[in-house]
Amino acid sequence: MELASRYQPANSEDKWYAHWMEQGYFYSIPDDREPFSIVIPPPNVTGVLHMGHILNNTIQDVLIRKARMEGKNACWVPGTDHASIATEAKVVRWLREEKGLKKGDLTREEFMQYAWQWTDKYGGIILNQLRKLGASCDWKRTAFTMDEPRSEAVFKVFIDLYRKGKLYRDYRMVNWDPEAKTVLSNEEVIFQEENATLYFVNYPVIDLPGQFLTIATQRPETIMGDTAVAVHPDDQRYNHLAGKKVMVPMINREVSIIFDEYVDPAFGTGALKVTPAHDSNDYELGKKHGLEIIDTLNDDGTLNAAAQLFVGKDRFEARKLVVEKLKELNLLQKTEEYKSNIGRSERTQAVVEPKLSLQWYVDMKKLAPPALNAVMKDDIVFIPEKYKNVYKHWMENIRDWCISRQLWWGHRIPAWYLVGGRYEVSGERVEVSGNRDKVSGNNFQDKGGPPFVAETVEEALELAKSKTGNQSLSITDLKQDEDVLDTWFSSWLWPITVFNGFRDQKELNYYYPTSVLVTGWDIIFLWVARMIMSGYEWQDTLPFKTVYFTGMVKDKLRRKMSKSLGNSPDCLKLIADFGADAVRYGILASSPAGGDLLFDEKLCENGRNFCNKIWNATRLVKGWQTEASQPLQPLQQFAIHSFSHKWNKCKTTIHQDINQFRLSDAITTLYSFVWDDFCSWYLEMVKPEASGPMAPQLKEQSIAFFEEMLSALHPFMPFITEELWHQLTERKLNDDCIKSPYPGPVPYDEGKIKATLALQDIIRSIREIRNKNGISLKEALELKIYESDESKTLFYLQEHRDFVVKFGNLVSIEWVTSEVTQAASFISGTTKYFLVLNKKIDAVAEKVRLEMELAHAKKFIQSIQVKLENEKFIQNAKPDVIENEKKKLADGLERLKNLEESLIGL
RNA sequence: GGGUGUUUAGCUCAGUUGGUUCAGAGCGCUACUUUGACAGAGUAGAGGUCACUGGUUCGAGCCCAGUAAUACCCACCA
Repeated sequence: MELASRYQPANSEDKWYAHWMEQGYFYSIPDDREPFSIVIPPPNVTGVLHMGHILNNTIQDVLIRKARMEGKNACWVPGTDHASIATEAKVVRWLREEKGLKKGDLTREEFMQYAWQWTDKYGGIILNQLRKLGASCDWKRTAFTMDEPRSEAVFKVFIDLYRKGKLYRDYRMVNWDPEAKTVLSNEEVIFQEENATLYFVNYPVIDLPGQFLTIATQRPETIMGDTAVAVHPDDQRYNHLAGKKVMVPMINREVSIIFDEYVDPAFGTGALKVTPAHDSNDYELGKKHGLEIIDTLNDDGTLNAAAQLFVGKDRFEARKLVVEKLKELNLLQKTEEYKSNIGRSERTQAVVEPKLSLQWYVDMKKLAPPALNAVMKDDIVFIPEKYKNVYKHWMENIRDWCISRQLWWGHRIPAWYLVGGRYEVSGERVEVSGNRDKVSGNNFQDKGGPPFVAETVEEALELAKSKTGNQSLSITDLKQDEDVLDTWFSSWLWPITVFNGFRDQKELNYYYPTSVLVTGWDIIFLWVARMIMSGYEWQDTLPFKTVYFTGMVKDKLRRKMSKSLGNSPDCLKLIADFGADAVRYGILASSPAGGDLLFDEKLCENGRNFCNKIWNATRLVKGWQTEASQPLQPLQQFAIHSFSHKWNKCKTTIHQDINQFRLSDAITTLYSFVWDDFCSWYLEMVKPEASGPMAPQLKEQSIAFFEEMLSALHPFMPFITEELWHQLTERKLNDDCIKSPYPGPVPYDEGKIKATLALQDIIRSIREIRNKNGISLKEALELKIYESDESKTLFYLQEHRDFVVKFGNLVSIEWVTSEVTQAASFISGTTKYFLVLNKKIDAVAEKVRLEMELAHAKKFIQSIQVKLENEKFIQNAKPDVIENEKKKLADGLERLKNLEESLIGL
């Protein structure tokens, strides 16, 4: 059947993906082969495909397909992440917009039902999109961080850590997201410089009428929570105020002036208002000086009754009102614009509020040492290496991980507390009111009592009975922790839980540690570091041998891809327009590990053009007629011979590249090899004139080359290679490119490759002369080779005169022993050639050209002579380097002589 | 404040252990080609003081020090 002249990806993609699935090529179970396993960085269950996914999943697919073709037991586990905050936010919005429901009106159980409903309906879209990209995941293993086996592991791990004393509960200053109404870990807060205003506010000094202490603050709305004003002890300006008090504006609370070295006299006025409830530094100051803590904010960022003023107003609204009020009272001295680092929630973008709260923490210092060690001594290899430093710094300064979140969507913390009343626990009397974050004065009223950590409420009850000694307790006396766990508290177990670790070891023993992790460097702390720690904590070994950090995909103006900028391409449209292979090519061709990569659709276009090129090469080869009587011509023989050396070299190169994770090098090498060496040289050499018949063995050999190239390309461009694999020749069932053996490194003769390149250089020169003189390829020319030295006759060139005649389109080649006049000349290697044209040569232009070349040659020779005359060079350089310099000199002199003769001849 | 990168052609980037004619690739650009697999193509060409300064070395795009630009990460400064 005649093939269209353009490749249509749409005709191949779904067809072959379905075929591969049907054949079960993606599925993996433990056997006696060497395993090669990868776990996917689980995308958010709510996610849709973006360029970052395309990048890291293409890389994973390349690695997994290559391993599969190499006969390893390749297993790529897909799955999704429940993304606690992000998903809950989406569900809340959906409930509000679609169902007219507010979260606050629902019970926890009702909310969870809706959330699961939503997840079932909209979740996992991304997994189908990955199929469009060609991702060869083992779909039977699809995992979800909140499914039953994964959840079970989360609870076991929580309990285990608690029992080992690596988990605790504490009151601390936390990062509070007032929009999601939950605490965040440090890693979930993004600090960015923003424009801010510094307000200079006068605090009247008590007993000194008319005198003020002026403080600078960025957050006037917290003034009502002030419980002191601080200055530096050495600050001369304020010495006289020792022992005095000031009045907090508007609410007229008397507070002390405290002296502390923490204050920077150079900033603002050198006086600082102290609000222990709403700033972590102030909190520390407060602890040190025994200050009262007045929390003036609600969980949603509105002011509460303790603020006295503007109760119920949002903090930013309140800021404006406070400023107005201060102006009214004439206490606002001035304002200044300045830049400040503002922390925002990674998920909701809300400005994070420091808040005092009781939360669960993992004691990271106990988990870090083996994980740090593993990376520093390269048990786990980071690519690129520079992230080792980043990792080291973070691990050495690691802070405890806040893992509780005030959300419903997630794993509910398996801890129970006694409900209201008085108890005696382990000999200590506790009072439980159930209002755990309530603070008053500088004492925390209660911590909700001690937790009973267990897998079930029944077990928790037993624990409670034994610790209180009260056998009459019942389940109704216990209340489960309201909070859920940080999403990363389930994803950090991913390499273990996807193989059902914590349940049985069978699969884990086979697939774990996984071979490689491919992920963005932005989650090195959030995810990578924690997975390494969990690996050592529960498996006593590393979770993966190599981490390949991809860069961040940016647009061609170096801007981050974001929804608000609208600069993120529609990935599915991209695939529809160019084909999955082209998109894969596009993203790979420009993405060395680690560095950011600028994405330009143009690259996909290149990929598509490449697909078309291969497609048309197939059309050519497929259409060849054979006839047993046709002999294999010498030129064709030469083509096969020289091409196979080049191809062997190429195979060796890409093998090394891929093993070193230099995927963009590998695909680029293949691209130019297939395009230039195969299509432009090999096919041009062997293709018969006027579509006449050829020797059958030539076609067979050409198809064999082609097949190997398709195999080599397959991991990068799976669809078109599979399609062409079947187009090229009739195949038996199960003879698919996806399972063909991957070409490996092969010995080759570099000398033969160089000899071919030398021939090609002659052709290039001939073509250049044709081009410059406007002589078309149709016009056949005479070539004369100037050879004064008989002994240096180019046997090689004689042997391959067919090649030169064909590509140079010559009528004859002749060896001469003297200059040829009235001909264009060129030098290739050290030999001079004359091309006889039926046309006058522009002698002036030719002279200029020769003189330039001559000058260049002289300079070149001189630099080598200097080198060779340098005794130290002769003493120190390696013999082969010296030898080579000598050859360069000889070649240079030869060329110089040729040039000089040409100039005389003019 | 601490740390880590980057700087090579108009653009995006390779350049691995200092030594091969090492100054490269792709895109873009220029000229020519409506050639029979492919105009989504072919052939050829032009383009760079390798950021700067100094050092090590027989020899530096590559190693060292400093400078300058730039990007990012970490950190509790109102």
